[in-house]
Amino acid sequence: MPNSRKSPPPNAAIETVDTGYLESLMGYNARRASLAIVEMFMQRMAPYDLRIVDFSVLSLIAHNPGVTSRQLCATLGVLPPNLVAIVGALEKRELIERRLHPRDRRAAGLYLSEAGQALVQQAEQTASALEEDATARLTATERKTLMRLLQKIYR
Amino acid sequence: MPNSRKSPPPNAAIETVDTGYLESLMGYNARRASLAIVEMFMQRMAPYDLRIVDFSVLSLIAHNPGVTSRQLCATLGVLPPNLVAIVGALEKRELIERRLHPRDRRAAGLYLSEAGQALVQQAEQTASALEEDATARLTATERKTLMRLLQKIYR
DNA sequence: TATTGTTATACTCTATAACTATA
DNA sequence: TATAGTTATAGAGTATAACAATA
Repeated sequence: MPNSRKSPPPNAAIETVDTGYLESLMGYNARRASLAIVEMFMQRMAPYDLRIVDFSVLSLIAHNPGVTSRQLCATLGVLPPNLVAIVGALEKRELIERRLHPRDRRAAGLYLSEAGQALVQQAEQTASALEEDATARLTATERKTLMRLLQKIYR
Repeated sequence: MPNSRKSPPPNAAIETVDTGYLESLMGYNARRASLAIVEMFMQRMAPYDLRIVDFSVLSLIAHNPGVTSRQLCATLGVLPPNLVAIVGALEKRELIERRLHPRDRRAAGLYLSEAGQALVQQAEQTASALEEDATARLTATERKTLMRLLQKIYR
């Protein structure tokens, strides 16, 4: 703690801000790393006019055709009232469509349109390419280790 | 991809949502881990009536007495208009005080009051205790490794 | 009685433009 | 001319309450 150790006189100016303590906290580092990747992600998805939540919804529908809104909410941690506009906008763009649910007439099964499938294929390819760029300073082994340790945190 | 491999018939129901693809993305894992820790952090700081940004500001002032608002903005990635209310509220709670800056009469040096110092000491102790709980499933070595790899991502 | 999807709404967070006092 | 701090304001993200249709 360079700045506090010296016990500076009153009204002294700080030249460079000491962030040592915050950097010792896992939460600070996880948040900074997450924000860095999220920022890259948003930039690369902008050409497709997709936010992260839009990408997540489309990708989940691609891998789970017939999934319901409620299931998407539970999976992504989005509250039902907030998913309405998200799904609605994707439907208006004709990237997804609602079909009758086989067992529950309250719910709708969500499916990708052909345009939606084409877009998801491109977007997932972009996301996978981003993986390598975001972890460019990591070796392949380090990348695997980081994934494993992150999952140990939240699972 | 269990659900899509089987090429389900139209209008089939999804029992469990396959999140395998999203979980293969570093951004998804970093965000999930970050949110998990942030959630714990918010809960433990609630008794002190501190949000994460409040804790960060107080801790930075503690370790950098005389730091300016502008320096806090640059360090934390908060835009100047948004820091005004944050600093203003901490000042109103008499946790911090502004003093004349020695070299720039536009700026103010920020300092902790005695109450602020007492609160930061408690809050940092809580934060450090949280570190161990948040990474309870990691060994000491894994924790160090995770910190190092996260910093490699954003630095 | 509980759940799915929805509307309306409020609150927080983040972002931009423009101003003042000083450098 | 540029910078520190500020005000006002707009937009995005996130939250709760309440409702209709169906389970």
